[in-house]
Amino acid sequence: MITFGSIETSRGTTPTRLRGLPSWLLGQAALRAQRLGTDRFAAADAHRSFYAVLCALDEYGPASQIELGRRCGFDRSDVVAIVNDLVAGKLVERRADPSDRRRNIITLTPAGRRRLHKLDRVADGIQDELLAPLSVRERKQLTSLLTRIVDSVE
Amino acid sequence: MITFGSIETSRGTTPTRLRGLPSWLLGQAALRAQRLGTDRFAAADAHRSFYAVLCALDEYGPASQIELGRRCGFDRSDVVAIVNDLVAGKLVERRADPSDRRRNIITLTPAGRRRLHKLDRVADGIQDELLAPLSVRERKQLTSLLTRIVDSVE
DNA sequence: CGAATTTCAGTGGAACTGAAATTT
DNA sequence: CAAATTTCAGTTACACTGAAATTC
Repeated sequence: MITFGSIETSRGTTPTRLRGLPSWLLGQAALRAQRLGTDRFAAADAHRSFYAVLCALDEYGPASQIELGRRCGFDRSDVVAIVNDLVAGKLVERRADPSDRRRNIITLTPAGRRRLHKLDRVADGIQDELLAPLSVRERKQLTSLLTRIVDSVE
Repeated sequence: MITFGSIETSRGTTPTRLRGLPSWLLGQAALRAQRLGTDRFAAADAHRSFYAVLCALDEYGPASQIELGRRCGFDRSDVVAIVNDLVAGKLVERRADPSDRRRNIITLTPAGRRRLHKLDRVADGIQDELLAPLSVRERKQLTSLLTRIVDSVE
């Protein structure tokens, strides 16, 4: 329990009402995860969004941009920029779908697949640091609880 | 309707590698919490940041802006704008600290305290909807796990 | 025709930076 | 003098919107 009222430290004492709010805790934890991810992927000359799109292509094969957006949770218009970057790095190819020329077909290149395998390790490192205070069992619990929240929306 | 490749469902199937990443799950769950919070507080003519600052003032009494920022996790420069809004709504008062005129002292008004009590209920409603898929016991587990992650950073 | 896809230009909220002004 | 606080102006990453162009 917490003793307040007696000694007022001028340090950052977060209000207990905020600290008890899962919505607030989620925001704080996600902020930490985001900063970690941004830094680690940048150090690997990549980006969090690159990893998401490369994963989608690797797991489900060539896809249109709008499909990539649905799978990764990105807006259609942000996918344009992400794919532009991936094409510039020769990690994917963008070509018109011959059977429906409204669409582009985005394909993982061999270099893209190799890059993805390196980024898998970067992603693992991020989880390790993020979840350092938790046991393996607790990490699984957290993953399960978060999955249920995320799935409840769709 | 598309018949693409072989077994391809055109549905938004999130890559399993992403779905297994706590960092990704945290981002998705926090996004949902943020949208819920923004909407609910807006419907109460308020803002998430208002609630945080009012909580800090209620729990720890009058404080300088930089203290409010430390306690709520806001940048010093964002606190300026938040306090501007709260002053305009007569929920707090801003006056110079007579003992150190570099500082402002921000004080909760009676109207601010009444408003805070209404916002407490808004915050509770947000948690109820966010955590709807979880049992009471699971909500406590989640809160505990997130707290340990958040505390591990400071 | 309406609907789907890509693309661009731009908006809005949030975290953050740099620097000036004031005061200790 | 250096350091702390407030304030403003601006930046960046990110989710998102609106509309044009193309194609089905």
